[in-house]
Order: sequence, then structure tokens, then C-alpha cells
Amino acid sequence: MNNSRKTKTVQLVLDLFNNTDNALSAVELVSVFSDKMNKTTVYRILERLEESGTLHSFLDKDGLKRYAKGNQGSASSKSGNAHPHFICQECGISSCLPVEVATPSIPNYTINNSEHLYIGKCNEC
Amino acid sequence: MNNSRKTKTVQLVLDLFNNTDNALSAVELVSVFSDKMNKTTVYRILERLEESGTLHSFLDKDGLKRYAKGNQGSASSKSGNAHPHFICQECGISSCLPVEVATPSIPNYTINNSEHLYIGKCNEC
DNA sequence: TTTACTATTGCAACCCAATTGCAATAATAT
DNA sequence: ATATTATTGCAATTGGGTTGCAATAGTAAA
Repeated sequence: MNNSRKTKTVQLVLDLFNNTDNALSAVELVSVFSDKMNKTTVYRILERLEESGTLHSFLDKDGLKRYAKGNQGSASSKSGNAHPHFICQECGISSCLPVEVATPSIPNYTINNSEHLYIGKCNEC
Repeated sequence: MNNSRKTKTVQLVLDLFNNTDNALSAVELVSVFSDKMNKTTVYRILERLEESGTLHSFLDKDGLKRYAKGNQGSASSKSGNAHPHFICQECGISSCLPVEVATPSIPNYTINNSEHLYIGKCNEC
């Protein structure tokens, strides 16, 4: 029994993510869908989509949570590898980088997962 | 001409950081110094100490800004290397890791600086 | 040391991302 | 169709962080 419902609002959010590889913040979605759905709804849909593995999230350099397609997870809790995220300091666009970053072993520390954020210029800028 | 003043409040903050290697958030300092100084003062002192290079900062996994000793910078804008930060998921203690993390080259991207956060267990836990 | 200058502080109000409680609404199973 | 309950909208709230401004207190020069 799947207790998740395919509502119009969820469809709108899914459609948006299916049309971009960029990582989007709740704030952006709230703005985009300002006349389609409530702010609280946006937050809750993102929360559910992340829980179900449809989206994953990470914090950008301003501490703003960003969501992107995929359940790979921004951090890796098992594999020991994680994919980093990129933010262009010119256009502000944010995306996942299709590479793996190895987690180093540090004496006296057990590292379970990691977050990697790169800031720079994208190919467009 | 040095336009920074050695006030009692600044001394208190400096003393605290001189007694620990941990990365502390403004929220924690506000609490610690609740009867010594105002919340706004804490934020402004941290801001100045970071500007002067006495402290550096990074965002933890909750998007909370944390400050630690040193002007090394959590991210590297020049050298291409940065030191990562660690947060213990048991005790919550946060600290700088004394290692360097190389910034990878990604085709079509120019990476100017980076942030690395590791989450796990510290030697105490 | 006294005075003048201005960096620093305290306070209150404010900003903004995010969350919560609750009643109303709308998917879905039967 | 109908009952069930996931989902939504709305308003209020939380919490980290910031801002404006008058009062205070370092510091340099007289």
C-alpha cells in the first residue's frame, strides 16, 4: 500500500525537476509556484520527495537548502564516496557534479558521511 | 593606526577561543555569555574577528555558522587546497581537521574555493 | 589627565527561511 | 457512492541573524 498521493501540486513540482538538473531552493519554488500553491505546501512536498528518494538535498554556501533530482544522496553514508555540489558565483546556478570524492581516513575519527561544496564559475559564465 | 579596540567583551570571546580548538556557533556564544554581553555584540565581535583573520568560519550540516581559531580559511581561494571540518554526530563537537583536501578539476568548471564537511564520530565518542 | 574622537555596545525592532497547529479539501480504497 | 486519511491553505510562530540609533567606553592628542 503506497500512501503517497499524486496531487496536482506534487505533479507541478515533479515536472519542474524533470526539466532541469539544477539544484533549487524552497524559496525559489515558492516564488515560481506563488499562484499555484502555498508556501507551506512547497516545503512539505520537498520534504516528502526527499524522504522517498526522488530528490536529495544539500546546503549551499549561504546555508540555503537546495534540492536536486536523484536519491544518490549528496552525502554518502555507506559507500564512502559522495558527489560534490557546485554553485556558480556569477549566475547562482547550482548543480550536482558527476564525480566522486573519496572520503579520507583520519586517525581517531570515524567518518560516516560528507558534504562537498565547490564555488566557482560554470560553463555558461 | 589600528582601529580595533580591546574591549572587555572582545577579551572574553578571545579567551574562550584560546581555550578550545572546537568550532563554536554564535548561538552557543550568545548562550555562554548571556549575562556578559548582548546577542548583537556577540555576532558583531565574531564578524570582526573573522575579518581580521583571528577566526575563520564555515557552515555546519544544519546551516549554522561556526567559528574556529585561525585564518587559514575553511575554504581556499588561492592555494587550491582547503582543510575540511568535522562534526561529531554524537556529542555535536565540531573542529577543523588537520589535513588538506585537494580540489579536483572538473571539465567546464572553474573552481575557486570549496567547503568540506565530514560527519561522524570523534575520538571521545 | 583632561578632552575630543569614534569604535563598540545595548536595546528594540526587524528580516527571512522554515515549521507548526488545525480545519478544510481532495486522493484513494472499499 | 462513501469512508478514510493524506494533503493543502492559512495564520501564527520559531529561530538565526541583521539593522538603526542613542549611549558608552577605548584611545590618541593636547
